[in-house]
Amino acid sequence: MILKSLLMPIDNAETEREGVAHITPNVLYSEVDLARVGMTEVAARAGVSVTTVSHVLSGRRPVAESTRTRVLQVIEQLGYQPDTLARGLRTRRTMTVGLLVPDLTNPFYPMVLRGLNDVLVPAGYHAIVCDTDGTREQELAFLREMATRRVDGMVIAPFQLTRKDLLSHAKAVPLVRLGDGPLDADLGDLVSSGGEDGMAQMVRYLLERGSRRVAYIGGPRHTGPSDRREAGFHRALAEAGRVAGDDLVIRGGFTRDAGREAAEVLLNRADRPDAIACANDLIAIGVLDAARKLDLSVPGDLAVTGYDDIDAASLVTPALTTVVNPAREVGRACGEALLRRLTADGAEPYREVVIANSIVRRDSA
Amino acid sequence: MILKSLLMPIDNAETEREGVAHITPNVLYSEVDLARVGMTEVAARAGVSVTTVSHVLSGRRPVAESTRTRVLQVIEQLGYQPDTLARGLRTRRTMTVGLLVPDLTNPFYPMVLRGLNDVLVPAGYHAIVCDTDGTREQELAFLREMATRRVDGMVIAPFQLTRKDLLSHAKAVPLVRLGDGPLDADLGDLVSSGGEDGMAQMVRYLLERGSRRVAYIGGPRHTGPSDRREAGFHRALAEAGRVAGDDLVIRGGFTRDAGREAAEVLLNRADRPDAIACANDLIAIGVLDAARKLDLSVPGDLAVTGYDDIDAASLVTPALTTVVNPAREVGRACGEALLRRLTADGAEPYREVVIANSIVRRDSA
DNA sequence: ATCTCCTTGCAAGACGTTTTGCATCCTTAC
DNA sequence: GTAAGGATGCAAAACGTCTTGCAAGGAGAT
Repeated sequence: MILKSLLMPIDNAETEREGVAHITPNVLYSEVDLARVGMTEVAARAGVSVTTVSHVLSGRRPVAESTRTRVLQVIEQLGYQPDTLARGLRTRRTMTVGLLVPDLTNPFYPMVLRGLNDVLVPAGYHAIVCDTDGTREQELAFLREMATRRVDGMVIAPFQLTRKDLLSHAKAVPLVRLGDGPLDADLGDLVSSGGEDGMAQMVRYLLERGSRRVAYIGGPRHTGPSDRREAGFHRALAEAGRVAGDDLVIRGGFTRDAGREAAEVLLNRADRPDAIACANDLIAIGVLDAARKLDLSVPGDLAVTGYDDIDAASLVTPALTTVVNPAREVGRACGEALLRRLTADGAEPYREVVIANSIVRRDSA
Repeated sequence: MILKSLLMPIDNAETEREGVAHITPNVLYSEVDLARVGMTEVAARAGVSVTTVSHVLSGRRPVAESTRTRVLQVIEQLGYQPDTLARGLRTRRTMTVGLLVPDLTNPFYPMVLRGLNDVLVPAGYHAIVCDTDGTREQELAFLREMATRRVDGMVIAPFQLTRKDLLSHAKAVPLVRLGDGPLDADLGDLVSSGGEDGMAQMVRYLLERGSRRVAYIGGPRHTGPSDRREAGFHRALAEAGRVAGDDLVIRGGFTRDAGREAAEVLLNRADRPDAIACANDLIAIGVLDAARKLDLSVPGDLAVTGYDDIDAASLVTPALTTVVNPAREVGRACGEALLRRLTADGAEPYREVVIANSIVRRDSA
């Protein structure tokens, strides 16, 4: 269902009503009209130079109290608002950051944006958010666009991007990578919720619970959090003295549909698994779809687990046992990491932030 | 569950690992280093003036083919990218729009953003998105911030904003209002999915189905789509020769929790309703929570309907009968309306775009 | 061959800020 | 009474682009 509107042709049934061409304005155009008055105007009215106005605003040099209040008064009266553009041109700071995510439709990412805004907005920064559909072309296009816009920094959840793609950008502006990507100091800080550990923990839980054949459905190799979550799966198995054959690992997409398809393959085999650990909740929901279709009881015949704990995880039947990926907190950590570099004087050391995750046991396992 | 991380104090359990302070770069610093070369540099290398370079780029004046290719070659070689800031300062266009939404956590809005990007990004525009939590302070702060950033236009889903708040902004930049707000030509175009009709249709369906006492749970008055959806409720009832007493209408918030609380009030009364139409899906899911708690069967004892058809609507049990609010299509319409004004020469007529909606019948009614 | 007009290119002035070097005036200390 | 220094304020130069007025050259028309 997630991808419904992506795949279906959207019919353009619209009604349009045209109204009056020009409405006579029923407010007086006053001097307080927005955004058309500059510092020169303020300076003139206050009887000072633009320099002084600037200093009143920035506080970089002392201004006599009397002139100060006079200037502020004029500013208030005129509704003057400094032009961020012009300021940015001069100061080389746009107070804007870019956020690159693969799929805003995955509820995890809007929550990350919230967290990011929690810390960035109070500091005066705002985010341009770009949805890349997880395609390399769009990821690259977005990176280029952000460069021409001279953003002060970026938070990215890269899917297809290679180390080489990112390197030049990482040199130009502070970069924070979101998710369980590879550790790489050249590519900026990393904020994750410890996907390898989280998945390992989940698989350990499945084994303790008595599952004998545990399968794994992940995303494509080298995309986003894929590799590290899969590593966690293998690690937990290895610790228990087992090995998952290739037939028990399927890599598709991070969507509900992909999950259903992968599950159908696994479950139609003679020696079907009795547990499936999924790389995210959407996939797990797809697995639930498949199980229902095949009349398998969950968790009786098959245990299913997800990852992220999006809202939907608690809404499906049976409710999903999953790994809590505290999206908002992750977003905040990204904001803090970025802010640290943006406000730092010198070079900051590379840092990796791991947000603690935990398992939430519900009905599916 | 939606509001979980909003309400709960988030514990800051983080692990941090510090790495090497400075990693020796393992790429050569080449001239293709990003974003540090300007038009002057390009002009010098190509042996022409900056004017010519600018003309090559903008095409506003013809440039000899030979110089043209030479300039382009140098641009390519240097990896030159025009500075959007400087350009914007001169041209008065930032190629940036603002998107104001009350709650990005409501899956409806991320989808709108997608639709918006569908049409805006190809045209070179990017969106700054701001989540206001539905509070007036944040809405106003955001409006002011966008003004200082000199965005070229805004798409807003206002909750608490009054006509007066918006007026000055509407005069400064093209505004598109999203949702079922009041018709008001001074406040910019309006894109809605016909909330009044949609709700009326739904209530009509409930009546045909045999419901005798239909109640309504909405959001607070004069916020977002509240009023028009509620109007639809009353209209459908009136058409059927009935009237809903005040005791059958409750106005709370647009959240799951608010829905549950309102439903508990309604359902604990002696003459409880046999159907509840809700102003959005989140509220309806809350009603389902309450019904379960009171051991009422849905739709046997109580029919429940939502509005928006967010993903979760089809995931809950029983699956929600709801009004499809085609978010992405709405987003696109917003983008188109905005683009129309942004690219128009003169004044465009006021327009209202109504996206067709429809009912999707599932299990809850 | 002369005149006109089109093509092509350049120089310089915006756009609205911040920043820096100087000038002035008033204290304060001697 | 004078020198030193702090407190204030101003003018002008940036930041990187687009735009406008003007000039030089070449082609076509008479």
